[in-house]
Amino acid sequence: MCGRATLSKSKAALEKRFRAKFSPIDEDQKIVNYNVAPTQLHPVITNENPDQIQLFKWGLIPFWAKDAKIGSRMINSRIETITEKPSFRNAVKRRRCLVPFDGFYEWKKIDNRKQPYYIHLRTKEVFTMAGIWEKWKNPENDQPVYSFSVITQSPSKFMAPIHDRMPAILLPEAEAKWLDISIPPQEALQLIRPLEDDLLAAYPVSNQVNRVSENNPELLVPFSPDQA
DNA sequence: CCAGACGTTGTT
DNA sequence: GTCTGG
DNA sequence: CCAGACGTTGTT
DNA sequence: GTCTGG
Repeated sequence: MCGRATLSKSKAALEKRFRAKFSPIDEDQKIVNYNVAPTQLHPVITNENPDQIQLFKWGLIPFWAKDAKIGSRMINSRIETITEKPSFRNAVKRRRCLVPFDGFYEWKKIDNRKQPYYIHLRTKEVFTMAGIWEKWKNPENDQPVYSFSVITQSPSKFMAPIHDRMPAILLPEAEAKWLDISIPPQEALQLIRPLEDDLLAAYPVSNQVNRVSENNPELLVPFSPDQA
C-alpha cells in the first residue's frame, strides 16, 4: 500500500513539470517534505483545475461524512473495487487528480520486525500517483475541505519482495488522460498498470521515518544493519 | 420500514 | 447520498 | 503508513 | 484491540 512518501522538489520545479501554477493563497506554504503522511496537506493537480497546483488533505473525506476523521481511513483506494465502493465511485467518475511525489516508503516484514524501504525512480525525477479527490463541507463552520486518496494495485515484480501492494504510478504520457473525465472510469483505470521493473530503485532506510515528526533529508540515507 | 456502514492493510 | 442487513 | 492514546472528576 | 492524529 502507500502511506508515506517524499516530495523534495521546489515549487518552481513542480510548476515547470506540470505547466501549472501554485495558487497565490499557498504562497507561504512549504511543500518540500521528506515524510509526507496521511492527513497532511500535499500538492495535487485536479481535472477541475489542471492549470493549478493545489494543496489537498491526504485521506479522502466522502461528501456525506459527518466527521472529517473518517478521512484517515481513506488514504488508499483499491483499483479492483474503486468503481463500486460508495466512498469512491462518484469521485473516480468526476474527480480525478495527479499526486506528485519523488519517492515513497514501504515497510517490509522481516521476521518479527518491519524494515522501511525507500522506493524512487532510477532517474530520481518526480512522478505522479493516480488519485481521486473530494470536496467536503464541514458542518461545524460550513468551510469546504478538499481531500484525496491514492489508488493502489497489485505489486510489480520489482515491488513484490517488499510489499503486496503498490501505488498506481502513471507514466507521464498517461497523466493528461487520467485527468480527462470524458474518458469513463473503466477506460481511465486501464492507464494504471504495474510500472516497468527497470524504472524503479529501492533500498532500506532507518526506522526514523516511522515518526512523522522526523522530516529531513537524513531519512533518505541508506540504512545498513551493522550501524550502531 | 429503520439502522448502520461507507476503507485498507495486516494479522489471527 | 446510497446500499445492506435485519 | 506508524505512534500513541485509550477516562472522569475535580482542583490548580 | 481499536481508534485517532500526523
